[in-house]
Amino acid sequence: MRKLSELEGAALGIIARAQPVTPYQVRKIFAQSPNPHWSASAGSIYPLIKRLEEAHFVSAEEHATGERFGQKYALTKTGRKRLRHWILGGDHVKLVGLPDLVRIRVAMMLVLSADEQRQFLTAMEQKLLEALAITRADVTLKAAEKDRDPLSLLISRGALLQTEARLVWIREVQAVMLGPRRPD
Amino acid sequence: MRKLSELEGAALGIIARAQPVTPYQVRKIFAQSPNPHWSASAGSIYPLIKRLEEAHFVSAEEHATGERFGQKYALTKTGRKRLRHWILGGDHVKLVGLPDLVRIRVAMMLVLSADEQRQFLTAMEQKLLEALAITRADVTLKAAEKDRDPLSLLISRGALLQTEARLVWIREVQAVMLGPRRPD
DNA sequence: GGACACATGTAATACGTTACATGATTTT
DNA sequence: AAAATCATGTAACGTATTACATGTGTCC
Repeated sequence: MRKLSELEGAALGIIARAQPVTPYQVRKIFAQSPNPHWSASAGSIYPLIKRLEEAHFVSAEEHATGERFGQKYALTKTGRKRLRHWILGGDHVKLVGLPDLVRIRVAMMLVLSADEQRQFLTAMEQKLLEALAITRADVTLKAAEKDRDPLSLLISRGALLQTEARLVWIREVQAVMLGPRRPD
Repeated sequence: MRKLSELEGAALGIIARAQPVTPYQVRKIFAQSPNPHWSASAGSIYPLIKRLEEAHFVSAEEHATGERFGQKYALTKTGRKRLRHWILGGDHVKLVGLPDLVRIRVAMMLVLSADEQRQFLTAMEQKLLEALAITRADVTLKAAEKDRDPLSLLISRGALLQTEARLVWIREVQAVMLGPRRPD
């Protein structure tokens, strides 16, 4: 296998933490993550895990629940090695540059009418507020069990700090673009 | 054309601002953007613009410089409409959730040895500092011409706020994961 | 006039998405 | 028993990436 894609690396990391897992569980973990940016559909996960298995990064183990049979996958040693290499060996310049779908739309906001601009910015502020609430809840949840899992708390904290920054920013945009003073 | 991809929308936005432009110029603008997250290679841009043209979102105009002939593209009315719709009509939940390639790697940091963890976090902090410097320079640059183009300044400000937040966070991670006090 | 960047593509490849299909388990 | 959800896939499709190919303008 040439090079792990972002989704493959993420999946491998999930398997590493939750092993042994079924593909379906991996899918669930993707879906349940706060702010999911992958669809993590069946069409992506099952072939992906099959690829990982063919590359001997994960190994399957039969598991049966009643009549159903399925595979539970666990990380192999080479898989672990490969995961370490994936984390450390990425192009660091690409890692720090992140695509903000909101920002890119704000950047081309001038094609919108004044009303549309206001509408868009308000909607974005609203969604960021919702995301903020979700992330805050997640942080307090993770904080409760931080002794067992300090890293999960940190990850949630990261999402929180970013969402806060984006909210501050979108309001800055509102202030400048919609006029500094706007009495309703 | 079914639905604009993220790259297509971005390209259309660039064309909207800089029209009339050649595909090569679009490519340059992508590449020169601070923190580029798309390769914006020839293999993506040329077919992309051809698609946009076939969908009548952009129209070509012959332009000649010496012996060379090429196309300069400009937004059509339907293209402008489509761009507006693309900005406003995206799935707002997906827009606010952004994939942070650093955070996802930090999340699976436990497969690393203590030394590797330190190495990785230090490298990330370093790269974020570099990104911060670049973004700061960009902000001051855009601030100088903010009267002509207030939006560009805001976009740079957005990148700055995010980078700052990520830097604060990575240091939080360092403090927790590498021990609260670490005398060298 | 040779080297190098400019400018425009094409080909092979791979990956993720949506949509579809199917059987098992649980719920009502 | 019907309906809904769980769980595991497959097929078609589109799009971005890397690598390659080719000719033009400019620099020394």
